[in-house]
Amino acid sequence: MGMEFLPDKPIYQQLVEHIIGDIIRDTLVTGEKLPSVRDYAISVGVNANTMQRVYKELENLGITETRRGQGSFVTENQMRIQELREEMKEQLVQSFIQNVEALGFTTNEMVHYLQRRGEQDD
Amino acid sequence: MGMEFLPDKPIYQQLVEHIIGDIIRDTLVTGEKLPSVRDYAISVGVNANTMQRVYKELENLGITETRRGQGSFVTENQMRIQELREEMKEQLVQSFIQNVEALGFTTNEMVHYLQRRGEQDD
DNA sequence: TCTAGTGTATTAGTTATATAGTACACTATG
DNA sequence: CATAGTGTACTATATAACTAATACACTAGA
Repeated sequence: MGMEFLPDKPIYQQLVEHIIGDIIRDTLVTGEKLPSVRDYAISVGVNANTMQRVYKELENLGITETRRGQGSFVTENQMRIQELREEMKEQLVQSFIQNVEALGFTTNEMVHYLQRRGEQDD
Repeated sequence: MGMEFLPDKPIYQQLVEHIIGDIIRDTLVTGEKLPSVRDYAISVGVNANTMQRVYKELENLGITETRRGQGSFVTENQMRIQELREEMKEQLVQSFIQNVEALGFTTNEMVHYLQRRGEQDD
């Protein structure tokens, strides 16, 4: 019960990303029912409205479908999931490159650094 | 006159990063005097207080030195600049990896993607 | 038809960011 | 010593982002 959040990003956004991560990792699968807004809110330790916003975002992204009175479910549309996966990847890389350039680094330098880090972890 | 800012990050922070970038790129060199708070604020199109905050951050980071009544100058301490460069790099990579993992990607996948992007740009 | 479980809407409060205006303090220079 | 140029401090305001609390609406099933 409870989850750690970084102070530099909205909680709801971190939750959205975490759930998308679960879908990408297949921890949450197609058609699966998500916990109710209130249950999930409690288990994570946030306000129910915050969680509601998370579910709304997920629905706007087209990766969940909500049936009033029933709950939210991961979409059956596998294509949309793959699409979103690529969108998120592109967006992540783009904002990374933006930061890299603002700070005067080159993408090449960062790639090398990332590779060295990767070797250590695996 | 005027500068573009992204909506997802505080203006003062973007300015700090931009100036650090100028130092890393050697667009701003050791010992060089920065414009006055007021002048710089006008040229960029922000309020003077916002720019003051930027200068304060830079001084806290130890890469500028402020002499009251004279102005702010890039530190003569080359070592500190190199140090900061590595700090920023590490921090950038760390937060990137955090996002990558939250979204269910692997560092390896992202490195490959970054490399393909790099080839296109150069 | 009642009730428990679900999503939804509305309103309010807190905090961070940015802006604005004004006054003060230090330094160099004529 | 007067003045212009510089950084600094303080108070106030506006706005947006985020979180919180509460009330409402729909669905399924006993």
